[in-house]
Order: sequence, then C-alpha cells, then structure tokens
Amino acid sequence: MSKATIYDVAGAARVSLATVSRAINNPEKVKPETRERVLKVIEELGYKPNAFAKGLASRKSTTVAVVVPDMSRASIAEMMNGIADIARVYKYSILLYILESEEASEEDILREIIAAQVDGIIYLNDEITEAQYTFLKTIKNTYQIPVVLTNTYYPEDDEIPSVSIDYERAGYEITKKLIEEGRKNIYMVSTVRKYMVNDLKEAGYLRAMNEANMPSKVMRTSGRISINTEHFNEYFKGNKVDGVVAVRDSIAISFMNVAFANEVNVPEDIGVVGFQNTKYARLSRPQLSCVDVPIYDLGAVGMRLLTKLMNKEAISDRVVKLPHSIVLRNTTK
Amino acid sequence: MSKATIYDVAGAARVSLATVSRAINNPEKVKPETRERVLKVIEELGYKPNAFAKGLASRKSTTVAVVVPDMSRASIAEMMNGIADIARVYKYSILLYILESEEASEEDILREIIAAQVDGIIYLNDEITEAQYTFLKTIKNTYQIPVVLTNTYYPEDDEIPSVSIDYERAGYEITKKLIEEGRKNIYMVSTVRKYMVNDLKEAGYLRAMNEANMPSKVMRTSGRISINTEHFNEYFKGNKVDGVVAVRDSIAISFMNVAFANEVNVPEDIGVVGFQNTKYARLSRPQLSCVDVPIYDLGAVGMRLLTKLMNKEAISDRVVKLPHSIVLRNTTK
DNA sequence: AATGTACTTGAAAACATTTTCATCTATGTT
DNA sequence: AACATAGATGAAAATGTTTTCAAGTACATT
Repeated sequence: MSKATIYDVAGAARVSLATVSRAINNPEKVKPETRERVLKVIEELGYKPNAFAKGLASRKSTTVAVVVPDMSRASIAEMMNGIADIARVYKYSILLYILESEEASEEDILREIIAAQVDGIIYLNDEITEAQYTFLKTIKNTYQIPVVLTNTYYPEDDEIPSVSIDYERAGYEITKKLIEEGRKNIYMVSTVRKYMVNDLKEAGYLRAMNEANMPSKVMRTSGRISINTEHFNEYFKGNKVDGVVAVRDSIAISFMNVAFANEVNVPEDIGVVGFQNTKYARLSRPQLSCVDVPIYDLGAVGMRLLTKLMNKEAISDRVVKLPHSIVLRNTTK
Repeated sequence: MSKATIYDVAGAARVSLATVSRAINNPEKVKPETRERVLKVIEELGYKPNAFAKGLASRKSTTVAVVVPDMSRASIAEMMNGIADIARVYKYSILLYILESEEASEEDILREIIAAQVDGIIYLNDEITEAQYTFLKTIKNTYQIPVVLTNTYYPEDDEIPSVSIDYERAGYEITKKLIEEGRKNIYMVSTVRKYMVNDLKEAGYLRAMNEANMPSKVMRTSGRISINTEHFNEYFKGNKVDGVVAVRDSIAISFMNVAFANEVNVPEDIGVVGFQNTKYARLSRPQLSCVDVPIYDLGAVGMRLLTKLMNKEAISDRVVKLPHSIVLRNTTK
C-alpha cells in the first residue's frame, strides 16, 4: 500500500521524476496544468516521499535533535512541550536523546546525532561543563550544525546561542524579598553537584546578602528526598535559620516539611522560597512563594531561535534572557 | 573534517565497501584480522554510518516513533526514561510526537509518522478512544508497522499489544484498604474527561464498595488545581466524607489540602489515597499513601516488547500486566 | 526570417549505504 | 595430485530521492 515510489507517480502522470519532485517541492517551477496532474496522481496512489531517500539526496533532514539529561525533571518535560509545538509549526521532526543512561558516553551520543544528519541541535542541560561546552562548539564548527542551549548559558561566551532567564537577578530579587520581611538568618539550599544555573542563583543570593551586610551560608544537599530529611533535621538542632532560598521548588518543599516536623512554622518562624514555579509549588501546604520561570516559553523560544539559525537568518541576540517574575504565595509573609 | 564516509574507511583500511559494511553489521562474516583493522580505522576517523543511506539501502530505519499526549505529565516523562534506555540498548532512535498541540489532528500526525518510515510505534496515551484504537489497527495492518500501547489497554481486544498494570485490581485493593480502616463514606475522585485507565480504577473502586455493601459515589473534577479547590470546598459543606480514592496523586493532594483548610484532618478525620506514587506523593504533608505503579518499567517493558515485534520474534503475551503494590504512608491509618 | 528570452521539462549524476553474486584462496579429502 | 568445500572478499546493482545541466518550446522582438 505504501509502496508507491516517485517512479510510479512519474509513470502514471506521464512526466519525469524531476517534474514530480518539483511539483512537490518547488510548485512554482512547474506548469500549473502539469502540477495538477501530478498532484492528482499522488493523491490517488497515496504516495509519500521516502524520508530516507529524501534526506540522502537533499542532505537535509528537517529533523532536530533534542538532548536532555533526564526527562523526569518537571522543567525539562515542560520545555519539551514548548519545543514540540514550535517544531511542528516549522515542520521539523524531533529526535530525542536522553543522556542519563550509563550505556553511552555523551560524546558517543553526539556522534550518533551527527550520523543522524539532524539540521540542528537543542540542548536542555543546565549541568553543562566546560568540556561539554567545548565539544558542542566543535560540533557546531566542524559540522556546521547550529546548536542552541536552553535554560542555561555559558558565562562570558556567546558562541553558542542560548535562551534562559537572568538567574542571578532572580536569585538576588527573591533573597531581597526575605530580607525585606525582616528575616535575619537566611540560608541558601543548593545542590551538591554544581550546576551552572545553580551557581548563578547562588551569586544572586550572595549579592543580596552582602549588600545587606548579612552573613551568608550555602548548604548543599543531594536532590533525594529521604537524604534531605536527615540532612535538614540536623539544621534545626542549633541553627537558628529563619529564611531559606532553595534552588528548586521540590527542595524548598522538602525543607519546609522537615521544618513543620520540627514544630517550626512556615511562614511565621521561617520564610521559604524556591525556584521554577512548578506544579509542586501549588500543591504544597502552604503554597510556595517562588521565582516563576517561563519554562514552556524557554523551550518555544529556544526552538524558534534554532529555526532561524537553520535558515541562516540573522538573529539579533545570541544570548536571550526571558523575563521572570516573583510569585508570592504563603511561605512568605 | 567533514563527515567520513564508508569510502574513506574502505580506502584507509584497504578493503572494499562491502567488507566495511560487514565488519559493522555482520562481524562474523569477516576475518577477525580484517575486522580489527577496519574497526581501528573507523575509530580513528570517527566514522558513523549515515543514517539515511543506511535506511534507504536496508529499508529499515532503526527508529521508533513515541507518541505522547503531553510531556509535562510526570508519569509520561518517567516512562520516556524507560523507553529511551531500552531503545538505546537495542540501538533504536526515538522520534518524538507530542499530540497536545492544537495545530494538527492526530490522524495527520500518524500519517507523518508513516512517512518517516519508522520501524515501530509506541503509544503512551491513557486517553485512547475507540476511533483512535481503530485507526491504530489500520496502521498496523495496512503498513505492517508494529504498535504497542503502554500504561493503557483496550479492553476485550488484544490485537494491539499493550503493557500496563491491572488498574481494576489496584483500584479494588486500595479502596479495600480504606474500608478495612473502618471508613464509611468513601468517595472516588476521578476526572471529567473519561480516560480508559480511570474507568478501570473506577470499576475496581465500585467492586470493593459493592462487595462491602457500601454506597459508592464518584465525583469528577478537572485536573486544574484552582478549580479543584472550589469544587472540593463544596464537598465539605454538608457531605460527610471520610475516605477518598483519587485517580491521580496530585488530585489526592489537592483534595487533602482543601480538607486541611476546612479543619478536617488527614488521616484522623479522612483517609486519602492516590495512584502512581509520583514524587508528589513524597513531598506532600503528610506523605501520601497510594498505589505504586512501576512507571519506568512500563516504558522499558513496552519498548522491549516493541523490539521483539519489530524482529518478528514470537511473544508470549499480547497484553502484559506488570505487578503493582500499595504503599502505605501517612494519609491512611 | 532570424534572434533572443523565459518557461518547462527530462536525462543523468549525485547521495552513502546494503546486499547479491561471483571470484579467489586456503584447506581438507580422496 | 586432483578435486571439493568453506570462508573471505570485491564489483556492482539497488535503494528513492534531489538537483544540475542541457535542451526543447513558445512567444516576443528586431
């Protein structure tokens, strides 16, 4: 049923292959009459161009690779929605690569991506390291494949375009909010593993604290809930924290739950804020105050940027920062 | 610098194209010595076979389409991880299609998938309707492309293989737990939109309630948190609920939060349980008791099943049901 | 009538693999 | 020594498109 090839179409329409191809891809280059005839035959035979032959001959795939570290992170999944919507508008297919798995090195995966002949790569990895960044630059330059980073950026280098928010400023603003409430001992809870983006949040926190002449303290935790609990419990023995800026909503909530378990109330005794405004923030009790990051838009704008690069259109900014906002709910006064 | 082809490898290894191809795909057909030499050159040149040429020549794509309704649902994202890991083991690439977008009809998307010449399709959509199911059957039969359903199944028809859990039994068991605690007025909270899988959970709830000679009541809510709040508030005026089985963790938590706001305590005054055991369940206060669904495995097993179908291997069961369990935390006594 | 020009069209060359078939070589058998 | 056989290899065909280049046609201009 799906066996019709361009030859069958050409035969039935009494034209050459070239004409069929043109009727599909460059309609203006064939006489309307002929085009009609060809399209009618295509319809009749249910002909669909073979994607492989097409890709091989044209050296274009109309496919982009989306590389993610771990799909189960809420922000990544939501960015995917944004990416997919825009990709569809511009008729690109999405080839998905999840790095998480131990099986293959990141370099192997990127080589695989090259082999797949994608037209562009979109990289959703806030954990990016210098080595990875350099490797991406190599790919971009030696294979001439456009790459864009989303929800992260590499400081002081805009060779690889990125779309993100100003995490440093967001960190500054949300910390300031706690300071203005009169909190005196504000801690930041960050992750053990250093992510580029978390470093920026930290920098913002530090700036606000220094500016207010308050002592700063960053504690590092793994992302795991069970470990967090123990770890946080420690903090309520002896430490007199009255404010916490967590780098992720889930960490903020986790911390807050431990606070309640220690009979420390939120927001009365301690103010807690997070980052991202995921669904978690609205399901916690009390609901979490946090930095709202336009996750879907990050994906959508990133993909749009990539389409421009693939079409070699001029782009105005290589580093785009989307606006964020602070949403105040019930974990702050 | 630009991509090495099989010609380059053949030249450098002083063998023919055919031998290079065999060294990669049918190692046993080439003398170990030669194979070594070829593989060494491949390594040196960083050669990766061009996926289009390969697909064209072999008439296989080693690509599967993964069709999802909305990536931001936690369970879907986690299944993706399982799918991707197994896909990698069997060397399949993943072409991702997200339906959610309004732009294209589902039928269009499926047609697009056909054109992409995928070797198989994996469909993660618990909302499947009869029309969709029929359409999938058509695809499977007219194009001979294997399809598998995950986290859902179509009752009384196993033409399209599926992997899921026994949601009816899970619904029965978790309801029974509340009954055994002595709860008298147990409601089910389901969704307005009828999903196949939620119907099964409902059936299980109903069976348990009937068996215990207790009156059953299903209330339907949208998934949206803000609407839920109002809706649930209504229930605390006049209804004397003391148990709730929600079809999703997030709905259970949402309900519980409204209960607390109405000075109804969990688990003392009311027992609350959910389905899925997502991260939400561990971040709620108190932590949620729920049905644990092996989401990652659902994806992994589904993908494994698909590889078997693509290889035309015999499969023992067309409808596989993975084991689930009930995890008891603090929203039940 | 000769020339130029703009449209249409087709032939054939890419594109980078896999796979079939034939050939060659080495080894074992009689 | 002659022959059969298995294993290793290469030449060339096949896969289904796009694209370049050349050529043909119809019409307007001189």
